[in-house]
Amino acid sequence: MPEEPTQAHRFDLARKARSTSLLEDYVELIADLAAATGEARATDIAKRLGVTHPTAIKAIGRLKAAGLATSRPYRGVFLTDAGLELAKKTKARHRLVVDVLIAIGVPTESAEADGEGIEHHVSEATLRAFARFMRNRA
Amino acid sequence: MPEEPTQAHRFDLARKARSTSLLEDYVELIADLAAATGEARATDIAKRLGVTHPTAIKAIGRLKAAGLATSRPYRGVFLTDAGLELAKKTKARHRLVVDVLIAIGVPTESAEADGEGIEHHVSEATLRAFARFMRNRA
DNA sequence: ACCCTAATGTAGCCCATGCTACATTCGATG
DNA sequence: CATCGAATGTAGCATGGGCTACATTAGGGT
Ligand SMILES: [Mn+2]
Ligand SMILES: [Mn+2]
Ligand SMILES: [Mn+2]
Ligand SMILES: [Mn+2]
Repeated sequence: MPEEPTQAHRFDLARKARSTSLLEDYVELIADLAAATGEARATDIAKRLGVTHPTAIKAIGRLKAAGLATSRPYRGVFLTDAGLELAKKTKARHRLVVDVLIAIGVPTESAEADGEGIEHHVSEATLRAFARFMRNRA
Repeated sequence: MPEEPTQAHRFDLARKARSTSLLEDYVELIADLAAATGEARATDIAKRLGVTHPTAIKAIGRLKAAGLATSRPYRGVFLTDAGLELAKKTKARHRLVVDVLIAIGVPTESAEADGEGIEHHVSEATLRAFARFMRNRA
């Protein structure tokens, strides 16, 4: 499958990105909580995301199925190596996306809010261009 | 409900944007097909989106339920005034988003591909900043 | 030690968004 | 004008991602 620049192909990429965006947000958040408070509890994850705890627990189940996290009954959630890797990438991308938006002139809160969704649709190539843009500006 | 800049609120906005992105893509595409070929047929919509026709037909049903389109058995799909309005807004936003990406230095095909997902997360405030950015550049 | 509260887990529901398989209808062409 | 292929529609299934309601467990304070 070489890259086929058809509209259908682009929509397909957008659909894939949409389906992974939740997992990305979860691992990023879990890494943040682990770094800040030492552990990531389901309730805190749910609170931060603004969802109920069963929703968070179900999503954590999907994380585990995807090999991104582990957890045992009544204990916190822990990222696997793959999960940590993804969290690191996702966090760096998040930062760069928000920084670019702000550099362009987007109000801070809009940049933070929109960036939360935009980040998941930023490909490697686009990310490289963003980095270049930030480097080459006055 | 004034805007509350909590992380939960931002995630909520991102979830809402994700849930409307499909409808936006459909109305935009239907408007394109109507303009280009005079009518928007379910099969052509499905082909362009890269989904099967039952998927497209079901989505068209949701468009109708949302008051964005009309259709009668074995005839094409037509946008309502609300649908046309949304299509216009969406198309303009799509263009501006891709243009900004390209202006920043993102390769054309990446801008087109990523823009297909990014556009749905660009708020009014961010869009205004994008317009300003394009206006004020060398 | 006990008990109460908060955290966790489970069950069961809903809707969106995808699919395959099959049924129906339209319309172009012989 | 009969037929056949393409378009349309329907049925039924799966998964993701949200919810409420209820059950269970862990652990800190008395
Ligand atoms: Mn996000
Ligand atoms: Mn993020
Ligand atoms: Mn799109
Ligand atoms: Mn678009």
